[in-house]
Order: sequence, then C-alpha cells, then structure tokens
Amino acid sequence: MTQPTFYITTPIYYPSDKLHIGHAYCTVAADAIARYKRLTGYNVYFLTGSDEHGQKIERMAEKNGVTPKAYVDKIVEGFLSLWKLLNISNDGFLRTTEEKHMRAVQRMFRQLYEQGDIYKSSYTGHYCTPCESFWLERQLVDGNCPDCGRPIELVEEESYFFRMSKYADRLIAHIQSHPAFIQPPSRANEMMQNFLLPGLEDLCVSRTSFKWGIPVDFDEKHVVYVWLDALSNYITHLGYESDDDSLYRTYWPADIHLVGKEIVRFHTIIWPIMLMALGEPLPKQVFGHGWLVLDGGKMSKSKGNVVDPVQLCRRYGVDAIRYFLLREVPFGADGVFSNEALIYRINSDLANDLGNLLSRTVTMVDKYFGGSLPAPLKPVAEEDDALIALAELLPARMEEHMKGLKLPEALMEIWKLIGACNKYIDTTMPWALARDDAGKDRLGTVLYNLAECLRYVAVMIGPYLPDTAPKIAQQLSIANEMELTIESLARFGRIAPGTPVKKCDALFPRIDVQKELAALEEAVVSATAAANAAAAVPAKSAPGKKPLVSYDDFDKLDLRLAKVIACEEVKRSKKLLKLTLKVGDEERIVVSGIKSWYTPDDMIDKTVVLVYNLEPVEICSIRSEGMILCASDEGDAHLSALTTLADMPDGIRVR
RNA sequence: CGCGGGGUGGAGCAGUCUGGUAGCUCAUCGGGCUCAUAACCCGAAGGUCGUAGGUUCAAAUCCUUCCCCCGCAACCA
Repeated sequence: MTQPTFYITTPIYYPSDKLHIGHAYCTVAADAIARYKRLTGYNVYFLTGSDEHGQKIERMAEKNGVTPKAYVDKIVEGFLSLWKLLNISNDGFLRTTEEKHMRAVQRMFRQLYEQGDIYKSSYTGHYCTPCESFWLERQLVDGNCPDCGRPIELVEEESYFFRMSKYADRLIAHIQSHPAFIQPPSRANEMMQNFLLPGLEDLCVSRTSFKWGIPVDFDEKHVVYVWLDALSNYITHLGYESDDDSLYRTYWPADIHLVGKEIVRFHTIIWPIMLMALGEPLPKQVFGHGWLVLDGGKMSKSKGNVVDPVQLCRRYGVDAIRYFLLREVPFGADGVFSNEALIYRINSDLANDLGNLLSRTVTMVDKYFGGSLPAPLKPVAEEDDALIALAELLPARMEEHMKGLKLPEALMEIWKLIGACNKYIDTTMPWALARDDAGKDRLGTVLYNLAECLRYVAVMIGPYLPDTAPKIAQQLSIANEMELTIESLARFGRIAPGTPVKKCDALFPRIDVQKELAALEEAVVSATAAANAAAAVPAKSAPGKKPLVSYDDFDKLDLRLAKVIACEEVKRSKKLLKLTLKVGDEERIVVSGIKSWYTPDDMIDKTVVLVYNLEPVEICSIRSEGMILCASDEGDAHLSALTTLADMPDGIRVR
C-alpha cells in the first residue's frame, strides 16, 4: 500500500526584520493544512524557510557592523522560535545560505546558460555611486537615492537575462488547461490580463552591484539575483541537483505553494517558466491567500500598528491566536484584524461554546456519576439520532471544505456540532433527569453522547488547535491513541463507558472585554513610545539628514516664483496633477504628484516655488519642465505647497 | 476608458453564475434555564441589497449609467 504524498510550502521569508502577524497567518494556515492531511492519511512534507541573500541584507549587516551571515543567523533564530511558539509542524526549514541550496542553484544557472535560456547582456539602471547601488525608478526619492539623498546617475550594468518570452505560450496553455493551478481564480485572470497576454519581458537574473548572494560559478563577478535563488528553494530543499534526490522524487511536484497575494505573480509566471526550462513538472497549485488588514488600514512600521504575534500568544495563548487567524480570514480574501474582533472570537467561540461545553459535560459526569462515564442505553430518542448523525457526518463535511482550502468553513462545521451539543443539553435537561432515579438511565445516555461528541471535536480540531485537542482528550481520559484517529470516527460510540473524567482548568478563560481593551490600549501606547525612542537614536546620524553642500552647489539651483494659470488632473494616474505655470514671460508645464492633497481648483491662481533649471523629464507621457516645492512629513501624511507671505510677481528669483 | 476585486441590518460576511419569501456570525434588547467559564437555549428589533435607469408577472441576482473603496501595473522630478 503506497500512501499518497502531499507537499506543501510557505514562502521563504526575508530576514530583514522581525516577522509580523501576516507571516504568522500564512504559516499557521499551511500548518493546519499539513496537519489535516497527515490526520487524513497522507504522507506529508511541509517546508518553510528563509530567503537570506540580497543587497538589503548586506547593507543592514554593514550598518550593524556584523557579517551578513551573522546578521541573518540572528534573525532566523527569531523565525524558528516563532514557529516553535506557534506549534508549526514543518518537516523542513530551508535557508538559502545552505551549501546544498547554493550548489544546486549554481548548477541550475549553468544548465540554463548552457542551453541558451540565460544570456549575457546589459541594462541601464539608476546608480548611486557613493552607495554603490542600483535603484528602481520608482524607489527614487525626488530623483535622488532613497538611502543617502544624493543624486543618482544612469549607468549600464552587465547582467544575465532569462528568456521568459520563449515559454510564455506554453505557460498560457498550461494555465488555461489547469484551472486549479492558480487559486483563487480571480488571480489567474489578473496574471493573464496584466502580464501574460501583453507579453513577457526577459528577466534580469544576476547582479554585479553587490556580493551577498550565490556566485555564478562561471563568471565570479556576478551573483544570482533573487528569483532563481529564492524560488528554487522548493526543489533544492528536496535534493534536486544534489547527490540524494530521494525526497525530490517522492514529493515533487508540490501540491500547494501557499503564498501571499502580492507574490502570486512570481509563483505563477517566473517559477513555472523556470521549471519548464529545467524540464521539471510544475506545482499543482499556487494559492494566493489574503492579508490581515488592520482596523486603521494596512500594517506598517511607521504607523506603529504592527501586530506582534509573540505578544498576542503570550497574552491569549497560541491556540486562541491560531483559531482567530484561521477562522477570521475568508478563503482567498482579506480579513480584518482588530483587538475587539479577536477578543469577541475568543470569548464567544472558544470560551463560551467549546470551553464551556467541555466544562459542563465533565462537571455533570463528575456530579451525577462520580466521575465515571456512564454507558449509553440502546434505544435512543429522536434528538439523539440527530446529534449522532451530525457527528458522524463531520469528517466528510470538513473534507469537502478542506479540498478547497476553505479553512474557516471547515472550522464552522466543528462549531455546528458544538452548538448542537449545547442545544442538546438544553433539550434533554440532564439536571431534571438527575432529580430522581427513573431518569438515571436516560441521563447516562445523554452524558455519554456528549462525551463522544467531544471526542469527535477533539480529533477534528487537532490540525487547527494542536494544543487544545489533547487537553480535551485528557479531560475525557482518552489514553488510547486509537480513539483519536480519523478511522475511530467512522462509527459513533467508540469511547469506552467507565472511562474516568478529569475536571481541569478552563480550556479558554473568558476575557473581560472592557478591561482587556483598556490594557491593550496602554500596551500600544508604551510600545509606540518605545519604538519612537528607538527610532530617534539612529535618526540622528543616518537618513533624513543630508551632507553639507557648498553655497556654490546651492547656487546651481535656479528657483523662481511661478503662477498657476491652469491645472488639471492627469487621467489614468492616481497621484498626478498637470500644472501650467506662468514664469515671467514664459509658460511651463509641470507634472506634480500632489493629487491626493490638492484639487486643480486649489492650485489655480496660486503662486508657487518652481525649480526652474531642473532637467525636464517625461511622466505619464507628459513632458514636465521643473518641479514645484512642497513641504511634507515622513510618510506624506501632510503636504503643503510652498508660497510667499506677500504677494510677489511671478518670474522673480527665490534664494 | 490599463487589469482585477468589492459596495447587502451597528460590525464582519453568504446569497449574484442557474431571477421568485433577504440568510449567517458577532454586538443590542426581551424571555427561559441553572449542569457550566455572568455561560447555555429560545425569541425580537434592526436592511428601499452603493446610485440612476431598463428588461421581466417578478431583480440583491440580468442589461446600461454614474459614484465610492481596495489590490496589481504605470508615473510622485
């Protein structure tokens, strides 16, 4: 008998910073799926890891005065301890700095080069000489280096390129003939319309501008640039291109790459094309999950609203957090994270419904039968049949949902049974049955049925709440492993009568909402203060401040007052206004990214400060001749165009 | 007209493909019960389904207009 295999992966995370609740969400979801598959009989391999190369790491290490390796070692330690805390059952953890991975990547690179899919060429990029780094156009800040603020120059860099276009047709055909390949389906549309159908550009796959990467073994100047290095982790970990590829032969192709929606593109275009070029089979499915969106908007460090999973686990327990993540974020869409939502979920689902059900059941067995589980009577009442049927159907119902990775729906099935049990208690009124001996047999049946239902719950909840399942089993004194398998759920009535029950602490203590919210508020305030204090220290030396310039340098700028005589929005743009300026006798067109703050009417007739001798550039196919000066804070929450205190004629100089 | 997703009781969602009493969870209110973690069970209130038209005996659902939100892509000189 060969056991079916199941290979699931998360992205490998980038260790430039601590992980937040979003990363935790993805990994917990993958873990629940992996555990579920193990429970239901699959030979599972679950991989996660870290993507440790690149310029960003190189620089952060430098800033911290350590080697890149030492820098990532420390952060990756944090990854591992978070996964341990969250009870992640991964079978492997890949670091892209491992020998095995690096050697395999070098071999793949060479193979693709030798077969002509990778070729050497050059590209023109924005280069900051003092920082020795290339930047994408959109990363530039006011046309300057985002790091040091100094001007950039256009430089040609020699690079290796990967011929993506060669495989585009095959990929399009694959996507069309494999509807399950990209999930949810709306993402498949997006990829087709935006990238595949308009045509693919060749991809830059090497860099010479930094060293912290995997060297190209036949051209040592180059290191492999992110794609080939990071994406290939899914196969190099299994031993692809190594001495022992037995895991690869067992588990590849992957059943699911679980990824955030922001990287679906890389996993459904670049990665499959790489595999095609290598002549390897494609993964069966790439699933783009949604994000946890915070109440006040997207999570970001500068807003101080990053949710730290470690803190949450410490406060509420791991399973409470796992439950919230798995239950609250719908299939493939975004979910909202808020403290209120979290506490309400914990209270109503975990404390009130599940925890209290176990507590009342165990208490009654204790009270009415001296802690020894009574035996059920054969002839059963109608309400018993309904309850038993619900329990017996549970595994099949959950399987339906899990097939489509609908984790919240699967959990809801368990809660339907929990709800039915609570109602069953009300209908049968055990406390009334206990009043005289005539009801004793019936009472025994009722309590037995409840205990048996809780056994179903314990088994099925295991993949999602791995700490809670054994706690339930323990209170029911289920010591026999055979009573906790999926097979044991085939028929109701498996738990042995006479089993002693043990009342223990509440599974999930109820949380006082008012008090808790107040406490959280306080925690956030002090955390923000701490973060600001921490941020304030390096701010003195590093960014923000620019180096001194001579008066002569300053004098190179020609600043003039200009009057806005016309202004309109640039259609098809989100941020741009097109201003027509009068500067003395001259008229200028300037495009400015201030649409979020000003309407065209706001600007008309205003006097602004124009950088008169700035090189013209083309923005959104409009030639922009200069720029207008604005004051804005970090993150651009507030912005104001500059003007003069007194009314002054346009065209005159500003200095 | 770049591509895509969405706008349904206070909050979060389902229902839209395949028109026909607008449903779920949480929160609110009333009742029941006392085994239990002030919990559980029952009931009620609360929605002209973003807007404006159209098709139809009948529209949340189909067609058209417009508005708003959110991703991705392109530009904040």
